[in-house]
Amino acid sequence: MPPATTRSKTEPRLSRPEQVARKIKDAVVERGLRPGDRLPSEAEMMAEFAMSKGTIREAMRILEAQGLVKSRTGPGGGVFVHEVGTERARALLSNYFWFRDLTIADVYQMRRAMEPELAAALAGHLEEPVLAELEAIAARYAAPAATIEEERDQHVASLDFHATLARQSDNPLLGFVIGFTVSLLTEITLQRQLYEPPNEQLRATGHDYHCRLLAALRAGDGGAARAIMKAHMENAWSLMGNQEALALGRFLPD
Amino acid sequence: MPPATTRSKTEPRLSRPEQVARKIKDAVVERGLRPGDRLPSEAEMMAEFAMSKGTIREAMRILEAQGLVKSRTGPGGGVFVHEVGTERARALLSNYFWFRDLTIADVYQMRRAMEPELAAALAGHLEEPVLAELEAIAARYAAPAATIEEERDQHVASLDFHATLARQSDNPLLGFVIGFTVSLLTEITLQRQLYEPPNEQLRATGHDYHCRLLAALRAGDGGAARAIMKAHMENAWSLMGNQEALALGRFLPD
DNA sequence: CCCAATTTGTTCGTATGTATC
DNA sequence: AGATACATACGAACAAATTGG
Repeated sequence: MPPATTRSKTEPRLSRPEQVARKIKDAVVERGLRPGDRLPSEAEMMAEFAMSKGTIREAMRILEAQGLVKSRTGPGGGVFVHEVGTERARALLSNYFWFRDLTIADVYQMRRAMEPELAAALAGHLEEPVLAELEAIAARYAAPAATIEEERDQHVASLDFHATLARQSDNPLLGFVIGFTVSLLTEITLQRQLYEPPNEQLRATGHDYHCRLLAALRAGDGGAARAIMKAHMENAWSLMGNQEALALGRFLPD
Repeated sequence: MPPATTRSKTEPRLSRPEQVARKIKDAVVERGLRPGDRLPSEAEMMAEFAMSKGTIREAMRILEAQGLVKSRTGPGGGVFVHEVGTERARALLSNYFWFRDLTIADVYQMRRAMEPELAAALAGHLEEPVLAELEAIAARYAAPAATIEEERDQHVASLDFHATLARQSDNPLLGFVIGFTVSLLTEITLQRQLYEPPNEQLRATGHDYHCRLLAALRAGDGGAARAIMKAHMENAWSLMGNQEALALGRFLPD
């Protein structure tokens, strides 16, 4: 590790809590600590780093905000190494895209590339309970919606179909990225109310693709699953593109 | 916002700094604050939330750790809304994969799907300076390496070629994910020393693919760029898979 | 059920550092 | 150089949560 004096001028020197957080993190890595392992108590860290309680606590907050540790009160309590959860990782990453307004096209460019790969990999590898769960989800948008609220729920359910598929991936990277992409799309859809006006064609073709995909997954036909998912993505992309254009039109009437 | 009493038992109630951080974040969203906008001073927040300085400071650390704010001392100082940087987002997300040991196969399953898509999208859209930069990078592994150190540097450079391509994407999502995937691969390669033993075939074919890709990108031939990148990924995958097997063999000799 | 011990959580007062005018 | 306004840090005390007797 380079000495602290070699810092460049562009990175402002770290505050003391940041220094402590960094050192704790390095120590965890170096000593190979695993989730559940206990870190030194506040009192011990105050002595170890010769810093006040407040400073140590701020350092722990930094690590906790990143999902790396979790603290408990009481005897046997303390600060413990923690595995970053999927939900937390999603939330942290979605902050990155907050000021980088993504378009539907951006999201679908990703989906078009990734989801067919996932479908192919999953074919023949899903247990019956999962297949049943997917069928239950698909059943929720088997028929046209009667109200706007139902329309929105159907839209979310059809995205949940893909999120459920993503959770089945034994590739953590692929699973996370697809799950994140789907959650991004869900946020965008709900925030801009892209389920309005109702798009019967989007629902009908989506449901049909999902059913055919399930059949291919159950049959273990990876090639077919990939092809169906690919066609599904292309189709959804063009239909969702229309929805986005309509939504934009709501604010740019002419 | 639901009242605090409606929290479930599974999510332990939030600590006060977490509550404050949450409320500040909500306020930023609701009031449409942009990067550079100033948040209330510590003193004002102490009054606003009726909490002590330490608690407010811990809340600011939480937001700062997520890259959402940045604080400056002195007159005119304070806490300011901040755009989450690419570097920080990468670091936060890589924590997620820390205890989920990824394999080379996992990473390449992603790359096989995404990089051809990026190549196709970039064809004909790169400025001359960028193309020149890419050529300069490729020149660094045009010839076999003489030492192990040079071997490692060439390996990193050939990955930097892809990172540089990713930065050119006008799709922030695709660009980030590919950049992140490449940085993951760089970490794995360096940590497990997968550049050892030297693999001349990997270097030679990689350089050849990069050169042919550059030609297609310059010519604006998206289809060719996609095909070349796809073949490149398949080829690199099988060769890197061998490297991984060899590395595993170092620890499992028989 | 209460009590005591242990550990994090929170407060207040004060002092120091830093950047602007 | 000095005054001002802000974050940064320290120390002592007290509060709350959890565990075990």
